[in-house]
Amino acid sequence: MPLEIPEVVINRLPVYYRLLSRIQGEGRAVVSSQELGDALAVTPAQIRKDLSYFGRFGKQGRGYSVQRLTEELRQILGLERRWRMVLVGIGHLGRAIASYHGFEPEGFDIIALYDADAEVVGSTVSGHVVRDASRLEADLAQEPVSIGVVAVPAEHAQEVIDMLVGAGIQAILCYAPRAVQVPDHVELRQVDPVISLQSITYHLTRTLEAETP
Amino acid sequence: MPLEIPEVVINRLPVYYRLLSRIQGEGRAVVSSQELGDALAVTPAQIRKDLSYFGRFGKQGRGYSVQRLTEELRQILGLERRWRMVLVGIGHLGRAIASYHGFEPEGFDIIALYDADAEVVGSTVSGHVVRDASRLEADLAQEPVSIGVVAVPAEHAQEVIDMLVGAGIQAILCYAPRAVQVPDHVELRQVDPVISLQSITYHLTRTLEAETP
DNA sequence: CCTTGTGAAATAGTTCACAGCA
DNA sequence: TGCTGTGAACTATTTCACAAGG
Repeated sequence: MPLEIPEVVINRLPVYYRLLSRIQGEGRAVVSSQELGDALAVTPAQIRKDLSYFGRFGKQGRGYSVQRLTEELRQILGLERRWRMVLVGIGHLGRAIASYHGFEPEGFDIIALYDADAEVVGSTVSGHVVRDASRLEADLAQEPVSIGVVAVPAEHAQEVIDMLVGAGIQAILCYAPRAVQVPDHVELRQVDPVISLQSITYHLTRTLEAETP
Repeated sequence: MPLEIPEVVINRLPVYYRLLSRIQGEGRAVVSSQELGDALAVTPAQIRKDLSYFGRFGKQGRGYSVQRLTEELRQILGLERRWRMVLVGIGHLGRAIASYHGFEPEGFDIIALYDADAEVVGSTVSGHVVRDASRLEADLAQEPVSIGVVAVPAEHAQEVIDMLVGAGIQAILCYAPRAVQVPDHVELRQVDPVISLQSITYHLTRTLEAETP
């Protein structure tokens, strides 16, 4: 396995994994890169090349064992264990995240909720008593957590992230709609539907223009 | 302006726009590509090159007028008008989306909610009476809407998308955690925090291994 | 015959480095 | 002097195309 695997490849692996999980649920035993590519609108060559960074999982003339490939991807992505997360910011968005049922079946557990607002601290949300954000550093020293989920307003996102980083967090999933900075050793992903919409409208604007000359 | 602007460039423009809006709110008049790059962790050359696809907005020796560049990006991205969206799927996730306050200030209006569940249809959510999903095609024929937001369970996402596409929708923002297919002329963006987490864990797994040899 | 795995070729995207202008 | 805009150089990523295996 080469040491430097392109980031763009790594970002596609979860997509493959998702699809394979579904195919496995449908009871299929074998799948070809062609079929995977058709379902994902990517070329079969890309899928084969991506997988080849990690090993030789297919059988010539047959394709890939769905079970085998799903397991390999679980292994590669580190999904054989559960991951603990803390959620900071228990407003509208934070509550929605806390009650989202998509994390747990995939191995991601929100183990504690934090907020800075005294009105919210102490209340119970999705079965957790909301803790004071000032306790973050002490709590994480006590029992480390890998991933911080940030759902505070944009204007507080950077300070909360600095706090999480100071407390030793290794990765951050940030829902706040703004650019934030983290040190190199911290993984950052942003979830921002408005950014997605704004690249959509770029295209829609031009489609509209083309139709109305 | 060249005809073929790389998709990757277009996807960065909303990020620049976000940052510039903030800088403008702070009252700054001028900003350099160096400063923008520092705030976004990209090279100044990349920002200059990206912008150069669309025009020459800067002043040598000075930088960019924040006001001018913000306006140019609004124009380029099609953000000078408001965009109408319909939301399909009024479960937990759909309700959170319906009540999310981040769309409206950026010019995105959810104008109608749809669900297939008779229990939900007719109820009022975030000020809208939920309509029956079977009315989608007729409603969109009556008053066209550009963007469909899909928040139904994974197993229904493809059929809902097919329905929206059949009704003439031009773009889809899909929150359902699965791969879906749309025709070439429809813009698709997926919002999927679990996919983001699964590329995070790839890296965390390796960081952990490196620390524990 | 079918489909993988993979070097090599082709494309795409990023960064450099500097002329040119305020 | 300081910073943009941009060809050219470089680097990354994708696709091709085919040998090899079942």
